Amino acid sequence: MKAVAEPSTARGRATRQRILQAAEECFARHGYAEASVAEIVRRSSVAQGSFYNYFESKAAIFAELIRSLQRQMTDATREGALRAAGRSRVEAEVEGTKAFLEWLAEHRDLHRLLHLIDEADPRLAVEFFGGFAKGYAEGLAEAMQEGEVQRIDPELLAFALMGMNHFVSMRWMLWDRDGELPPELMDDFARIIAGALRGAAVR
Amino acid sequence: MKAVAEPSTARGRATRQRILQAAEECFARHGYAEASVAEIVRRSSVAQGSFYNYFESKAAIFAELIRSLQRQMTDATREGALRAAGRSRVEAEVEGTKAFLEWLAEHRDLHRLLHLIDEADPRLAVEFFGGFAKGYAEGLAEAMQEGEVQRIDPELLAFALMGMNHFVSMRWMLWDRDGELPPELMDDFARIIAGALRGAAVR
Amino acid sequence: MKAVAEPSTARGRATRQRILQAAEECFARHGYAEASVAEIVRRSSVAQGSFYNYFESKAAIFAELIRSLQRQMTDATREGALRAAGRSRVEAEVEGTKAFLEWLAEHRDLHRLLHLIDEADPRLAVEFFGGFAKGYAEGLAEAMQEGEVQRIDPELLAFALMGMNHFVSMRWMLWDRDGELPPELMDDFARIIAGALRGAAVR
Amino acid sequence: MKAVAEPSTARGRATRQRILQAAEECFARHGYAEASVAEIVRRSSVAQGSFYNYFESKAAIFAELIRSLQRQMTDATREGALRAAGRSRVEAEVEGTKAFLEWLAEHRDLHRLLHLIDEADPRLAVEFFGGFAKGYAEGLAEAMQEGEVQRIDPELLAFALMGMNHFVSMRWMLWDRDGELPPELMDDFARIIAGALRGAAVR
DNA sequence: AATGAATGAGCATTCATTCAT
DNA sequence: GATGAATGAATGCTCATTCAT
Repeated sequence: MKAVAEPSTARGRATRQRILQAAEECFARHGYAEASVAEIVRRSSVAQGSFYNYFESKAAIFAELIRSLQRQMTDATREGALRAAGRSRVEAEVEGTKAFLEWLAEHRDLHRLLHLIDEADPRLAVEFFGGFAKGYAEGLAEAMQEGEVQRIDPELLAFALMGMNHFVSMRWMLWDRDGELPPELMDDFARIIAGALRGAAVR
Repeated sequence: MKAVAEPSTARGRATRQRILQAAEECFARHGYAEASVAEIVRRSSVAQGSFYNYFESKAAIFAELIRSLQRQMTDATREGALRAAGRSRVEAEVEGTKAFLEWLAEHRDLHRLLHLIDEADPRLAVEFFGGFAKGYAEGLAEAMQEGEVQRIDPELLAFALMGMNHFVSMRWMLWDRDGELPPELMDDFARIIAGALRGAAVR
Repeated sequence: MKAVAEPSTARGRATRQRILQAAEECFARHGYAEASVAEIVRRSSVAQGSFYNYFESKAAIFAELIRSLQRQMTDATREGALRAAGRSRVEAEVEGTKAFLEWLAEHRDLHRLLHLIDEADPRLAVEFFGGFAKGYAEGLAEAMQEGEVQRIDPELLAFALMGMNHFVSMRWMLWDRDGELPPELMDDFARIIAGALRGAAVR
Repeated sequence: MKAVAEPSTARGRATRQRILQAAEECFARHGYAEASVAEIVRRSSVAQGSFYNYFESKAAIFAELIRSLQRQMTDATREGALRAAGRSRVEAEVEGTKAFLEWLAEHRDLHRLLHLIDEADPRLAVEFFGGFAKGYAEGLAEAMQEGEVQRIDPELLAFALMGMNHFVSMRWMLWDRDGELPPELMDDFARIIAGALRGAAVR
């Protein structure tokens, strides 16, 4: 009943992109529930019906946006980690985080989207954060083998690190206007991350 | 923009409580947007109009729920920290976290509410997490003075720790059915927290 | 989620009636698909939302209309048959049909509704015609016992008679303006019915 | 209001047929309102726009289907009646009905279409049933002249017989899965028809 | 002959909130 | 204090049809 085929002409692809772009902006501005398909189509100068030629539903376009976000985030983080090639795993991890935060700073709309996932659909949150954590945990497990990171449950560590990132970026990059993590804080943050990776006895 | 007077009779207070209770359940079950005043009203066996005798709006009752949540969370954490009286600040911090997670496990509805704040109203998130972090950071600042915790920006550390808690509890206490953090993970988590508190050089 | 409670005040009952009345007119005028809830509420001078305080959906109000129609049709037919009390079953059957057609003539809107059932929902058609036929067939079965009606499958006979009524009333009461079956035709129709009831050998 | 030219090439004719075939299936499956041009087009592997190269509108293709249905039904009935050549008019009538029902059983999709006419457009119903009745009534009028059928209004008799067919086939051929009228019922039905044709006094 | 992108009016339904009693 | 009827703006979505190639 739905169909929604891939656009086969250049014009179609362009329209699809326009809608996608407009949706990103609308969601970022208003949140998921408050954003309306009506506004998305207005911003993309497309008829209401055209939206549904390309996307099954409001939820579907949001999910697509999120999946693309996931890809980009993963790539940015990975590339960042490569900057520390040859150095320690901890350094690589910290570089990855830095790169990730830099990427976020340059993609404020996408950053906001990140905080709407749960609102849009809790299952999407599971897919997104769960999926991201999986890749993250694998890397950490390797590092544990090599003895550079404390030997604990890798998934736990992954979620802990993700939570830190999430809250720190929320506080300094979303709540604050300029959208960047102050450089001096970045150093402090690096020490926190390093501490969490190495671990410490509780006494 | 109606009066919404404090209830003056016992009956009034009881009604108010019933509504509050029903609202907590509804929000927990359906999320903020999906929860409807109509269902809250049905669950509390009260007429549609009565709701607005006690609360200004759906947003208002949610905010009230959240403020009470904040109080309870703070108390639970503080009490937990007291269990480590006489021991180190790090130990106190870990005990506080444990107590907090135990409290969460016993109040699943409230735990869910915690994840709806952003959905309901981003400004409420600022108030809630920002407020919580403030108290948290003060305690950490003291600990830094005493040299038990690495000397970095206390608010940053507060947010990092809050984020860890948030994500770890989300993963193991919300996504998983039983709603408890497996005990063996708790020990690992304690090492992560301790590491973050003490900090480590990046190399 | 739906609720739709019985109205408890006189005002509520009145409103419900107004909507029901307006719906009958709208469906009669435009058919099921073409009739819009918007017009129904306009005609009943009620807000769009109020409709859904009383009826679950467009389909639901139509079904309710039909069920009431079924009751009224059955009653009218039965009362007609009683006019022939003391006379033969065949005469009673014919009188019932006459009464039924008279009733139809006086309730043109309901007559039109009768022809929308299938359009609205095929399952409703099964419920309606099937239900009606059941009662009909029971009466015929009795008459067969008494030897006044040919001994064949009663349900078959019921459907055949219903079909005759349906098409004859469609042709002369719906398609023609005045909405009445010309009296001279009624006599002919009576002979057809009598013939069908008594049956005849095929040669 | 487009041109809709007759297809001039073999390819064009083939496309037109494919669409017609797909439409029949769609209407049969979903009814008139629920069937969508989009699905018809999908089923016939044709572009959305091509549909309108061959048919003016959804209503137009349905009407065309119905007109062809009328032709086929008339032919089937007529051929059936010829099987009783030499026998009585009543026998011919019964044979015609049998043949008609057999034809219906073999064309279930078309049978369903028959019940959608009113849904699609009441005026089409007048054209279809009215037209069919006309031819039917002519035959009956002849039979009345010959004294084999009771002398009453031929059109009335035609509609009565059509109604019987309609409801009987609906009950046993549409509502029931297998789509055939049980043979034992056919004999009963023949007696009903014969009775209606011969007529009986009402007493 | 065929394509598929684009259109936009139209629809049923939801829901927080207000009002009159 | 409590009721429940009434409101109406807003929303996501459908679908027959047209247009430009």
